[in-house]
Parts: sequence; C-alpha cells; structure tokens
Amino acid sequence: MNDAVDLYLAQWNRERPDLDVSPMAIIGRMNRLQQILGRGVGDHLAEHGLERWEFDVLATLRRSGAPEHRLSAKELVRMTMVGSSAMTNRVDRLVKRGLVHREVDPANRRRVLVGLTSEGFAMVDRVVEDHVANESRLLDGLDPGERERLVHLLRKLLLSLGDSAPEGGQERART
Amino acid sequence: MNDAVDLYLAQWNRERPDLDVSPMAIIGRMNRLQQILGRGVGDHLAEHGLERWEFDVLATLRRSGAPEHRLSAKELVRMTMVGSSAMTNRVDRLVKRGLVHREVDPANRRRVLVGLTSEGFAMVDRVVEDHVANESRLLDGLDPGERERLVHLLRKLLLSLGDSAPEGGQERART
DNA sequence: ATAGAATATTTCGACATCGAAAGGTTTTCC
DNA sequence: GGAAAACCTTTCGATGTCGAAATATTCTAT
Repeated sequence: MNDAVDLYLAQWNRERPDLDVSPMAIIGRMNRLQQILGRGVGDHLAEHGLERWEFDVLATLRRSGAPEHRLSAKELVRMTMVGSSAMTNRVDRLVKRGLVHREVDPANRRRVLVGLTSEGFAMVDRVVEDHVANESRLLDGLDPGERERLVHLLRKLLLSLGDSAPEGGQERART
Repeated sequence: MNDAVDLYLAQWNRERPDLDVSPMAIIGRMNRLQQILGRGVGDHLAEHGLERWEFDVLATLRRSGAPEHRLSAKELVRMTMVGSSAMTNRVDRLVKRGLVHREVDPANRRRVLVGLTSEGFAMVDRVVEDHVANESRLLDGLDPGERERLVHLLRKLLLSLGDSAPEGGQERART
C-alpha cells in the first residue's frame, strides 16, 4: 500500500533521477498530515459549536491557569503563533460570543487583558475532554511505542529548529 | 531543554490532571512544525521569486512528466489538496505570470488542461534543486537513521488515516 | 432524439490571516 | 520635566482559501 507521498517521490525520481528528494518524504508527509489531522480536529470541534481558532484561544487561557484564566494580548500571540492583528480579530469575535472579556490593564494601560468568562470556562472544560479523545482516535493507527518514538523525533526536530518554551522567550519578529 | 509543547502539556497537567493529554504531544508538535517548516520553505522560495502555492502547482506539473507536463484542473486539485475554486485562482495568476498555459481539452470540452510553459519548466527545474537542499537543511537536526524512522512513522500514520496514492483514488468531497 | 443525471470548472461572497502603519501609553535619559 | 525611544494593540488594505451556486459539457436511459 502506498500513500500519496510515495507517488510523488516516485514521480520525482522518474523525472529527475539526479535529485535526492528524500527530504520531501518527511516534509511532504508533514504537510499532508497537517491537513488531514486539521480537518479531523476541526470537524469534531464544529460539532461542539467551536471553530478551531476559537478553541485555540480558549484553551490557551484555560491552561494558563488560576486564579484569573487571563493573559495579555501579547502573551496570547506568543502562545498561539498568530500575528497580533489576527489576535485582535479573534478576541473581538470571542467577546461578541460572550466567551472571553477584554479590558485594559489598569497597571499598564498599553496592555489588554483577555480572560475567560464563566461561559468560556465552562465551554472549554466541557469540550476539551472530547477533544483529546478525538485526537487520540486520530492517532489510533500507531501503537503506544510508536507514538512515543514519534513524540521523541518531533520534539528533537522542533528543538533543532529553535523552538523553545516561550518563557519570556524570543519570538519571531511580528508587527 | 524544553520546546513550546512541553510547556503547554505541563500546563494542562497542572490544570486538568484528570485528563490524558498525550495526543497533544504529537498533534501539537505537528502543528508547530508545520508552521516553522512552512516559513522555512516559503522564505527560501521567495528568494527565487516564487510563492509556496506557485511552486506547488509548477512542481506538480513538472513531476507529472513528459511529454506535455500537463494535467487537468481536477487532477491538479487532487494532487495539491486545495479546493477547485482556489485552483482556478492559482492557475489564473500563473497564466498571468506566463509560467503555465490553460486550454480547453478538445476531446472533452468540460476539462481544462494546464501545462507548463517553457518559462515555467525552466523555473521549476532551476529552483527545485535548491529547494530540496533547503528542505534537507531544515531537517539537519535529525541524523539519517532518525529521519528514516520518522518517515516510517509518518507514513504509517498517513496510511491509517486513509491517505492513499491518488491513482483514480477517492477524494474528499469538494465542490 | 432528448430529458435528466453526472461531470468539470468558474464565479461569488464570506472569512481568517498577514504586514505595515497608525494610535495610545510608558520608560528612558538628558 | 520633557523629548525621544520603546512598547503594545488596533486599523487598514491585500491576499488566499473555502463552500455554495452558477455555467457549461457529456453521458445515460428511455
């Protein structure tokens, strides 16, 4: 049995046998998995009435923890890998849905603090359990040992690319 | 050393110790890698004057092979995982740049055949070599054995999710 | 022959994102 | 204490994608 990437590697080998296209075996599959898994996650969240980006923001606030379940816009940007302008838009829409509230930080009026409302909190806490169960289902094709090896490899690759826990870390330049 | 995903797994464990969030260790890292690798690929292609979606289309046509380096719009859609309306837009723009030509299939006038112009052909063939070198550089953090194991795991996961070589294969419903 | 089903592409409106620039606020440093 | 630099968020215009509907062509079955 071949996957879609096997085909295009074979095509490249036929057309350009001089080229070593083996990196595509990884990067191409990563692309495809991203799309397929993304749809699997998105379809499931839609059943709970959430878009993927909504869940991302709510979950980021939820796991940032007590007491306030609250982060500044900048911290949200850092955690979610979207630009600041996209975050403004996301928060706008979540405020309209009543899932988060936004207020100027009284201690530093440049900052905006975004926090979960009780509806938002209830929503994440209700959905997240099903969400991880769904993710687990998507990974059913790998046994526990394989999953562990995959985690290890992905983690090593991420670290080699300079990804690091954003504890005051350096972000990509963004406006 | 921790990557960004280690942090949010730890946060979930603190906030919801009842939950097994281990699937996120894979899916979360896949998301992040996708973004970081995507930027690495895109920035490099930009140096050659190409957008990522442009390269995707040109490369798909190039590797589809002689004699004509030509595919129908539908085949392009199947190979690239974008919707048909996005493909119309992509081809429009590539035609304007003179990199592909579009013509109605005389044998079946519903179909549109898209083929590389000689400029398009020269462009891909010039860029692809650098492109794979760049991809290889992005994967430098893994040694050859690790890359091989990663390929194996990603491939197995893809197959378990129903991805298969699109030789008349069943695609996802799209309008 | 022809109505209707099936197939293939394009058009249309909506939407999420991006990067640059603008708008406020605070800090720094003379 | 005030000007300039640094900081944080929002606004703006552009872009690329999506899904549904529209258009155009071919196939099927009577």
